Amino acid sequence: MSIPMPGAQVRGSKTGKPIMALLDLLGRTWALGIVWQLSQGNATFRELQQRCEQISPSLLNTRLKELKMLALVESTPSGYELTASGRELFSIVSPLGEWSRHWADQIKKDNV
Amino acid sequence: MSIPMPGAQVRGSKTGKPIMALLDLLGRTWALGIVWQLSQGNATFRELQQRCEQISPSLLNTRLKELKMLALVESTPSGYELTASGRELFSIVSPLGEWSRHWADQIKKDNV
DNA sequence: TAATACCGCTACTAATATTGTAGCATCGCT
DNA sequence: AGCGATGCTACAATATTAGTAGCGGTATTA
Repeated sequence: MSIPMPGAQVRGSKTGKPIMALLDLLGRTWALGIVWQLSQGNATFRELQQRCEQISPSLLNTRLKELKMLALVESTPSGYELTASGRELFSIVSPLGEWSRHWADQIKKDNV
Repeated sequence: MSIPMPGAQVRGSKTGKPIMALLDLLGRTWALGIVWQLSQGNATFRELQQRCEQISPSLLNTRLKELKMLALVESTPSGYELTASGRELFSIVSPLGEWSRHWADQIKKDNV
């Protein structure tokens, strides 16, 4: 799958708008999950694999390549870590953690 | 694909944590895109298809079913619209629009 | 120096998801 | 009755993800 570079055509959008590239990227399995896990601390490849509940190494590596290319993650001698941009992205989406719990309660109520 | 109900096992996670269900949902093609488009105003099925740049009707329908089941979207006589929860979700992710433009600039600079 | 134990990562197949096209059933209008 | 639009389904082709095995490298220990 090609990397959703802002400015280029991406899956589902020909406009080249950055938001569409971002939505394409985040709409790939485990992309946000990886960012989420790395926000909890740097990790080596195998550590990250475990935190992501045994994601397959082929997919993990594919996603890491994309995230590195898009400057959200970088690999250092001590493992993978979020870049400044990656941390910004996380800070935007992090409220989802708490919101998702309210949302879950709401759905439970609805189904009673 | 089964619907990522909070509390149940979802793709990539057995813990049942709401955030994992949410990340599974948002990690499906077009899920966030549909929410994004509906935030710009209600739309009928075919209007929505057009706004999403010709997403296939089968996928659109699949996603809409999931989003309805998870109480983020509802269908009304005048078309599809976000629920209160759907609007909350959008309000959390909406800063991504502006952030993605800065991010795109950053990537451009890096590649010079 | 050889055995052991990790590491990052690749290769490959099977399973699953998405795309793309055609078209059905239903509705309101003339 | 005939037309055009709608929501949506069916199905085959294609693309993505999951799952498993294991290679080549480095550090550690015996």
